Amino acid sequence: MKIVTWNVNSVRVRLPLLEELIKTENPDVILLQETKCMNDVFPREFFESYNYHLAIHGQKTYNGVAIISKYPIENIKCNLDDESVEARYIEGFTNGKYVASIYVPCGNKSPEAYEYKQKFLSQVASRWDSDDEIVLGGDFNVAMSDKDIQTPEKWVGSVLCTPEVRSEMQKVFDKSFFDVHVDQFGKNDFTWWDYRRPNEGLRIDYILVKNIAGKLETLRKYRQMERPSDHVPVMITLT
DNA sequence: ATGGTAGCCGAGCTA
Repeated sequence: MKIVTWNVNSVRVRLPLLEELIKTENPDVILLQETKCMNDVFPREFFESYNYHLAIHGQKTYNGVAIISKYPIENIKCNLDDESVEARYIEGFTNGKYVASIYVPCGNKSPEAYEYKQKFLSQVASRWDSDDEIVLGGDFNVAMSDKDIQTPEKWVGSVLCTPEVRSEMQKVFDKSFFDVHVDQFGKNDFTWWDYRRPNEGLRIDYILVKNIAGKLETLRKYRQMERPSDHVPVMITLT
């Protein structure tokens, strides 16, 4: 079973690259972030033509998350609390596993946004106490270690790597979620570049697993293609 | 020290 997470920065613009991903990797599950469209204009037919089921949670212009699966998706839940106005979280049960597509707020636009980021991360941590097989994929907007930053000296004080957000993210790991990447690479393998800073990669996209093992890959070629996202897909092949 | 790009949508916000 292959599961991909990808912040596509507009699902409609990224359809050619998604088609390449589906044709070459044929993933069982695709977790999308920043789909940037309402549900009624989501390119549902495109995915259905490849025999996928969909669970989508859209928003106009910003955010938006989705679960795309070869298997039926049950127990679909959107948002981590009833007050959420931003579409940043969707979970479901598919092929015997719980999966979630998560887009953690960046938190750099205001002090309130930064507070919200920390609250959001703490809600992710407290969501999962069960002993089920769980895969959390998404853009967590946190670089846990300076090894996850190509030029750490240029990112000192950034909301992507403060002690506070690293501490909140650690609370997710403390719920028995395992960062497969650290074990298998342990060195630079970045997932996001600001379009304006192409030589300053960070690893802020994660696949976190609980009671599951697998082999992880960062699909770097999707950054070299026409009209790339600012993130590359991250894929796990379960073992 | 600043601004640099991309996507939303059709100016300015978010990242």
